[in-house]
Amino acid sequence: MRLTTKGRYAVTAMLDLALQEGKRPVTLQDIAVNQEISLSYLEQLFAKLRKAGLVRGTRGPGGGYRLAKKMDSISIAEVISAVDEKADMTRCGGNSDCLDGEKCLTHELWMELSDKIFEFLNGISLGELVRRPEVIAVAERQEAVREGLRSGRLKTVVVEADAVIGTLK
Amino acid sequence: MRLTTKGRYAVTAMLDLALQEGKRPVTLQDIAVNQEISLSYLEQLFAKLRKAGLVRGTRGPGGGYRLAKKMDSISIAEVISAVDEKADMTRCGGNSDCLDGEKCLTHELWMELSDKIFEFLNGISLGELVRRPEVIAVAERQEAVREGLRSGRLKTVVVEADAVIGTLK
DNA sequence: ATAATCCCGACCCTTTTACTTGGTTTTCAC
DNA sequence: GTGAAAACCAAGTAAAAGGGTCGGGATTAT
Repeated sequence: MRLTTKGRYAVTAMLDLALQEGKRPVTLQDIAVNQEISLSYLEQLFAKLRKAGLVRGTRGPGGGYRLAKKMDSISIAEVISAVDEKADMTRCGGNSDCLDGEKCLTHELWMELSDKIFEFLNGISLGELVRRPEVIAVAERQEAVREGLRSGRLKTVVVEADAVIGTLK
Repeated sequence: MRLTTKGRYAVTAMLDLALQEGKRPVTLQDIAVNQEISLSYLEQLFAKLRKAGLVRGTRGPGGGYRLAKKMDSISIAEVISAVDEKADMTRCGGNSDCLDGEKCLTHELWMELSDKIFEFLNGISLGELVRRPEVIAVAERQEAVREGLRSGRLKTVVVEADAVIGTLK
């Protein structure tokens, strides 16, 4: 289980999805703005999440992404390993031939730690996070921003800013 | 607490030192061969370990490195944070302004995880590792190789091989 | 004096991250 | 059936980090 910002981005985005469950599908554009992640990077992450069977996308206007499973049966560990192709970690890659086909000195230590991390992340579901007070608080702040965007004014500003940036290049 | 192979290399090397406590100082060359880590890379790691007050080096022939503290009072967490300049982790860098000066959605989750990892690694000392049966077993295998090297024959081969490699470049 | 050893700084190659660009479908709304 | 909103897709890319190499000192036991 590798721990990178990539995995964190994925978990944040998935949590965003979980928070909007029941409403209309969430667009990546929406997530990009709210969580401050680049749109195309999100697309790449979601391609992996889709292949892992964690989300379902629907195209066309009014489309977006939805969770493909119940949020209570999606663990954080699942999300992270969906996007983090856990490339060997260069030595001690899970198995046991880290030094000349033998175990290295600290092999057991890292395996133990790795297990602990997995246990922790596997024991927490998106559903559980959605019900946490501090998550709810942050979500409410963001919802306000989202409303603002939908009501038009801010979105216009963003679009205009994009246009200006375009002319500068 | 970042987890990389760098930290693992450092822990392995420190454990090697701990296993040789009481004998003469351990040379980096020795560790490089036994743990299969490049010598110059080890030098860089040990520069940091020395600055952190974890090891003491003595120069000249017969020199090498020794632990600067009792092995029971050196935790794995200490070793890792000595070599891993924990550069901000790009967002959620320990503090709390990961999104526009506010906490991001998953802030608490990562902090919690980070704490758990630290607790685990801080609760294990080099001394404790040295007394673990599986570590002792691996150490004995390596000690045999070391003896072989000191007895001359293998070392000669290594030195000759190095020379040959040198001419090839 | 010589050789073993630590010490130090600069450079370098590869991989990954995070992102950009520039498309192509699919599907809804008119 | 046209237009636009969205998912999808492939390629390239700049910057950072990981994991080294290289070449030289400075110290000190023998």
